[in-house]
Amino acid sequence: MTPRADSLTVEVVDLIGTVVARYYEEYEHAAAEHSLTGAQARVLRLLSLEPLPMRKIAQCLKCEPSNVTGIVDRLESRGLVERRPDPADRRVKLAAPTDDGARTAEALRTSLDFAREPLGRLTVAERTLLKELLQRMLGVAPE
Amino acid sequence: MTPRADSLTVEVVDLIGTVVARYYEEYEHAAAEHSLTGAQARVLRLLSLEPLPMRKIAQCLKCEPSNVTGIVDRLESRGLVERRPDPADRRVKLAAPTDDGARTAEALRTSLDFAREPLGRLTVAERTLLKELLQRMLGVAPE
DNA sequence: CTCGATATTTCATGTTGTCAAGTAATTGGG
DNA sequence: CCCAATTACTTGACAACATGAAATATCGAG
Repeated sequence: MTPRADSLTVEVVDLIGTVVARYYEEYEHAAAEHSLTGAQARVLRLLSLEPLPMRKIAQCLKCEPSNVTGIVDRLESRGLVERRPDPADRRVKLAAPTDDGARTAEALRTSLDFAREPLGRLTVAERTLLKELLQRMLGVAPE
Repeated sequence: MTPRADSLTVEVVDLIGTVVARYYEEYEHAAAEHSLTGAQARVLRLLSLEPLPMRKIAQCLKCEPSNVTGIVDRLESRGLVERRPDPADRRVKLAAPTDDGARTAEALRTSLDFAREPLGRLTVAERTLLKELLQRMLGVAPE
């Protein structure tokens, strides 16, 4: 039986809602500083980890592939991303960051200070505790 | 000196990112079940707590007032919200949920189980701890 | 080779968001 | 009282994001 609407759970949910709102806001702000929208920043970040086919990007973003076409179009027209053929399957186009895109992704990552500022209020022990609690909450294997 | 990119902080940030993604996804899903968009659900929820002038809604959503006009238009055309004059200031329009809107808001609140399910993995003691850590992180007075 | 499935794009459409301009009502200084 | 500045809201133009349906090209199995 999952916890009902007890006041403790409601309070925690509310706090998580606040965290979510603040995270989103700061993410959009950081993206805007590099003249990117949130969606563009998320795709660029994804591709900076590894070039991906369009279809895979859509899966990561949980949206329709046709939507990704437009986002990558805009990133490509700004020279941050390029489409490459997939040698193994000519239907597939791999989106990969250009050098400029990789630099932008790195700058974006660095400027995501939203995380450091609020976490700075916690001691190392507290951060460790928070990490463990979030892992358990998300059902992630601690190791 | 706020913590730098030490691996602990990076891990916690990553976990928070996961929480944010899951929260958003489930919020949109719950809204969609009531044929609402996320933005419409957020406004309806706000108004279910208290009728608000358009300007105030924009402040809560951190967007331009002109944007709120459209969102409230759509909610109004579906009979979930109505605009009332403010007796104290004839420039102001108060947006308030209709009976139908209030019922929808309540149903929406109930179906937001995203919070209960993951929190169910934590004991009461852990939830209390998580609450306190989030409060400290957000700089919220614990009481 | 042919047929069904897959990857991507294009198009139509709707929602969300911004900004600039316009209307209506309030407020405060002279 | 009166006028000017301010405030609240709406409108219109435009861009990004999102979906769904249809078109194109390629793949893979039989």
